[in-house]
Amino acid sequence: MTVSKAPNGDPRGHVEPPDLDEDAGAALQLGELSELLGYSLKRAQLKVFEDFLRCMAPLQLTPAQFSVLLLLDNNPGRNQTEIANTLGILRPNFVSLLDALESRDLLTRMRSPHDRRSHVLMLTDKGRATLARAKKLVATRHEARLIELLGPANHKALLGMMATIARDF
Amino acid sequence: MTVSKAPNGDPRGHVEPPDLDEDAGAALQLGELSELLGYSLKRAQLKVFEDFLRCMAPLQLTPAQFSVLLLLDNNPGRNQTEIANTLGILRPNFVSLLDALESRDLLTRMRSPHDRRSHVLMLTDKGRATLARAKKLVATRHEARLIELLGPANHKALLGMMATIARDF
DNA sequence: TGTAATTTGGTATGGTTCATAACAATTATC
DNA sequence: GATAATTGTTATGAACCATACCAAATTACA
Repeated sequence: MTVSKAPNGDPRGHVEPPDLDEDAGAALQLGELSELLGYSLKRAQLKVFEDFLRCMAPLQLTPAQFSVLLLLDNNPGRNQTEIANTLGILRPNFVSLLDALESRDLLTRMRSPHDRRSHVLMLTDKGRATLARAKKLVATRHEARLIELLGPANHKALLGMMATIARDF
Repeated sequence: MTVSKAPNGDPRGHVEPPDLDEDAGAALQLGELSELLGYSLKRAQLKVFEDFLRCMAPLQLTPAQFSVLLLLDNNPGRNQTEIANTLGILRPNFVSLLDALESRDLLTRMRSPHDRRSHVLMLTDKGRATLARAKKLVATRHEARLIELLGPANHKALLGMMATIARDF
């Protein structure tokens, strides 16, 4: 049971707005919000993705697209379900993502001879070239700035903690 | 210029799928993806929000709704624009968010007597009571588990780094 | 003072992401 | 060989995000 700030009863009738705007232009108090990890986490994540998109603008790759290319390069010959699953993407939503990359000739879907239901995914030469350029952009412009901001040790510790949360929480 | 893995030319004709599925059921290699902060950040953030929703299920509050209640409690008498701005929510999208909370009688919009364009936002008694319960749930079930997982020192360091990225990156 | 510019809450709208159900083709199970 | 499960896919709707625009109110300023 919480008690109203109103000094006297005032049982659900006319209520006065508080404080005749004494602190009109003051910055708001985040309060406990700054101790809420989820909140800071989300805001930080948005900033990081924003910067990623900026750095990747010349190649026009979103974080999700980049992650697909990278994962394919490290795991050639996998099918859509396997790639989508390890990225946490639902199969139906993965289709249009692949369509976009395939229409740009960055990868190909190929029917597997062993299981004619599944599509084996492979990077094209153009896909590999684009991925190489993308990796350089990420390393030199994006990740480098993060490391500079946090310091190498903190950056590494941060990576570890994120992995821990993603895996064990 | 990247060179195809194919040993001989094969100038864009029929291409063989690789490896007759030798590593069929093996776990995929994340590769450089695990060094990409944005990737781990996003996956961790999703996990954290997921758990937040679970813990908050009895009160039916989303992270965004909780942040609004908390911010209002710490900054009574502010208008919609101010609250929305500090939360990074666009004014148009803030309207329906407030509608939902107001229809549950957790807060009220009140025309300001000083500027009759703006709505002064205030928690209702029910809003304050709900917020108090919500804070307890977050602290005891949600945040406590995170602290346990990471350790108090790491948890604190993590909060600091997230704030740094959100502010300075 | 009166008119233009700005601000506030709101509507409408479209884009992107995310989640579920269903389906045909193919493969696995028994 | 009938049934069940899997793969890629379509369709669809919810949730979230962004932009343009509007009326009412306030502010700026000529």
